[in-house]
Amino acid sequence: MEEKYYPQIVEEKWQKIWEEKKSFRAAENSSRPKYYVLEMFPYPSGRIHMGHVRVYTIGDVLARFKRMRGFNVLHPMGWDAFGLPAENAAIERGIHPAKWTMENIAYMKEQLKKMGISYDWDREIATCEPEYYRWEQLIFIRMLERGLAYRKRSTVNWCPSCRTVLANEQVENGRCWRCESEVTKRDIDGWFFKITAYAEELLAWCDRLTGWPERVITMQKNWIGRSEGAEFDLPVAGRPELKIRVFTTRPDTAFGMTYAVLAPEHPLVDQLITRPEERAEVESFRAEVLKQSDQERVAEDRPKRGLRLSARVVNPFNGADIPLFIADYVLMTYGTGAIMAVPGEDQRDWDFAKKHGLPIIETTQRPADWTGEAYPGDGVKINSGFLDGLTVAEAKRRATDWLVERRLGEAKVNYRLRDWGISRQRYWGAPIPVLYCDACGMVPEKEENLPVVLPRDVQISGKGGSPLTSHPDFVNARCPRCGGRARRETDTMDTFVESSWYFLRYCSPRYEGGMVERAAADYWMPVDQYIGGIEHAVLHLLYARFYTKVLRDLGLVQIDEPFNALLSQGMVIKEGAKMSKSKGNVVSDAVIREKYGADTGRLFELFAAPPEKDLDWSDQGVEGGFRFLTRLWRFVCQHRDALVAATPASSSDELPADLRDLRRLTHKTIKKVTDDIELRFHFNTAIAAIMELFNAVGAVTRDGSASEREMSVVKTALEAIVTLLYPFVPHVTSELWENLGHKSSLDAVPWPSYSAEAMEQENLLIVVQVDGRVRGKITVPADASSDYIKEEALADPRVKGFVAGKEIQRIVEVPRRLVNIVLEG
RNA sequence: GCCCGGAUGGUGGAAUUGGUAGACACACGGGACUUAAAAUCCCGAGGCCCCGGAAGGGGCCGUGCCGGUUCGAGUCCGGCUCCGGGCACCA
Repeated sequence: MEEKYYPQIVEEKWQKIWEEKKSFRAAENSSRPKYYVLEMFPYPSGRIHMGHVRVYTIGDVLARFKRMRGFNVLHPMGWDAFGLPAENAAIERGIHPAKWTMENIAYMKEQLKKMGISYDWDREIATCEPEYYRWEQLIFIRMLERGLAYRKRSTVNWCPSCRTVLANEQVENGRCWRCESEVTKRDIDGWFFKITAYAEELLAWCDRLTGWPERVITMQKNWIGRSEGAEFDLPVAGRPELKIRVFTTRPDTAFGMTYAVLAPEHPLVDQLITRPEERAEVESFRAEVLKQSDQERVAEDRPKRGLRLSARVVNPFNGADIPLFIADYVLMTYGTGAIMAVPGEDQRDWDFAKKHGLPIIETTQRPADWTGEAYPGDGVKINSGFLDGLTVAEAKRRATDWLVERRLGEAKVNYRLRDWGISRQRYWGAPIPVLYCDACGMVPEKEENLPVVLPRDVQISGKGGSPLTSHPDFVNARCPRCGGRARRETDTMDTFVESSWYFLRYCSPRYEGGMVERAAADYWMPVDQYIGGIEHAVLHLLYARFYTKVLRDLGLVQIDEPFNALLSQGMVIKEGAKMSKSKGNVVSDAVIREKYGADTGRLFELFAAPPEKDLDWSDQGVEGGFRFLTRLWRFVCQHRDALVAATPASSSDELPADLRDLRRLTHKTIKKVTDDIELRFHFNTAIAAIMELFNAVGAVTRDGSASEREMSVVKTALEAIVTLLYPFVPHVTSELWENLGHKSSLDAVPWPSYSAEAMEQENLLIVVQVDGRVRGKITVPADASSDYIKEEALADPRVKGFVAGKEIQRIVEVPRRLVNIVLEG
């Protein structure tokens, strides 16, 4: 054993051993319980840096820990390989997206191996392979058959920079989630997945995902945005054939309706125009509203603009004839695109009514101290006909019943969630397997013709539009139904479709009979622990949940939800900003490995903060981690012969106090580290506890002349340290373990257990408080009686000083911890 | 505006169920080793104040702010401030 710790030599050695032995291969035939741990797979964008490494390290700790705990662990890795950056690279550097992607994958795979992440590489997948996306195409066809995939013309979010459609989920503050360009609107034909059909189930299951962070659940719930209310018709005055359907969450306020509003783009607007000059007014107003981006339309404190139409409507509740407007604050994309306006109880309506001089009727009794304008709260109904005197909740029910009885409307639930637009006008994605036949119209590709392979020989110019449209061999095809001329769909699928099921493919990555081999999926799924960044709280996680439910309904899997537990890890921060290539503050993994080794890099990231918190990069912190590993190395090196020769201590009998203490601390540390990893993912405190134990070992052996008896206790402690550290720093611990004379490698060693006997305290330290302030500490035998402890506490000289001359009111005792002497007054 | 987090030494963080606040580390200071430096090892340390020649001993304050509950509050309750994140004309 080298005197000096050369991490690079050690790491290379063990990585080679793991690879040759295929130490991390997972198989379904095991008597052990399964554990599926998964980190969100990366987009192969180039190279990983220390900011990326964190999530893989966290997953690796769990994978290695669970293996030692006797689980059959599945810990796979793959590549989210389709996507825009590959195309952009192609445009910028003239390299084919496939080549660029594959080279990045090869490089990043090497990086992950060098960080010692224990993946079963036999299960590696890349989503750009036809063997992968063919199943996605098959499912697309199944979804098409069930109406879960459909085509429609719609106003979509368009990123002018990426030149493609974006799903609602991919628009952040009016900007593209990937390139941050301002998103505009466009009318376009495209493919949608009917995620709204699962809105209710997705929402209901939120409360059953107990292993998920609260904030992610909240974000998903908000995104689904369920609201309960009623829908009903407002007849147009004097036009019995025309009715305007409105949605409201407050049917109880209907008597306060003093006008109604349509979204400017509402299809009924044209029919409501009666005067010739009105058409021009409407068109100019509409044009003005629609030319604004959503960003502008939702700008803060924006005045609500509207145009009064000549048509009027009737409030069915009281027969009132009220004015009708089109206004920008009513959106076509929510509810029915039309509202009843109740300025008394809705602030937006209040603002609009004030501006247009419309009457305001209060229908809810305001609290005496109410100083606001519109009152949205609870109270007794007033000015509301048959609803008067009811509470808001009662009045909602009564008003809805009233509508239903007269066949004017119904109870209705609305969602903010929109269907998922999956069409992308890009090349580097999975082709959508449909054709357009001159005779038959839209026809899905025959299943036996799948996959529809993305052609490689394309010209990527960057001039806009998908290069597929100018690839005749791809576009021109035969109709699968009639054999006539047909044109292939040139849109590709959103890459979030691939990431919606990759975790299933890992269960049977080479299976050729379908998307997943049923038995394998039944065995491994759901993922027991999923780990990834908070940025996917809505997008990927919602899509994956939806897709899993679709696959369940198609009979492919049995599970309802894909991820049992979710850990949202924090970002790696350097110089006040997220570590990223674009910010120019990345720390290279290669530099860290050269200088300190992969183990040190891992140790630092695990020790500096708990996983869910942001982590501040600190070069000195890394240095500290390296020092710790070096100290450990040197210790084993110096005491190696004595340690190998020693017999581990099996009992505390006949040990002097300091060795009993060390043995006790050893077992307590095992317990703490086990609990910290298993129950809380608090790797930082687990590592801190191990450091404490090592410091205690150092204290026992400080004088350098350890006796045989000392060595046996030290050996137990040290072997515990090495074993407990293995999930965090697997290379150096494997090497130390071998040097401690063990034949079997550490990754096959069971996790250490702790014994109650060893943890038993013979003495207890009891804190003595007087009136809640610490005034003394006493050491008593563990089995000391309550009376004895109180007696001792009162005998403490310092305590005596505080108690002297005062009357003791009572003494509070917390067993094994403290006594509090409460004085009078 | 609404919803969810968070605020603890010079720094990252610890305190798991209301029971010794500051574990573990970083940075810092002192010492040992060295011709010297690096490395290593040892020691110290929340702030203010008091007693003592010194070693040491003691008091008060202290977990963003104000108040409350409790024998006892970083932890629970009420009211704020600031920071971070999410959603936002959603009817």
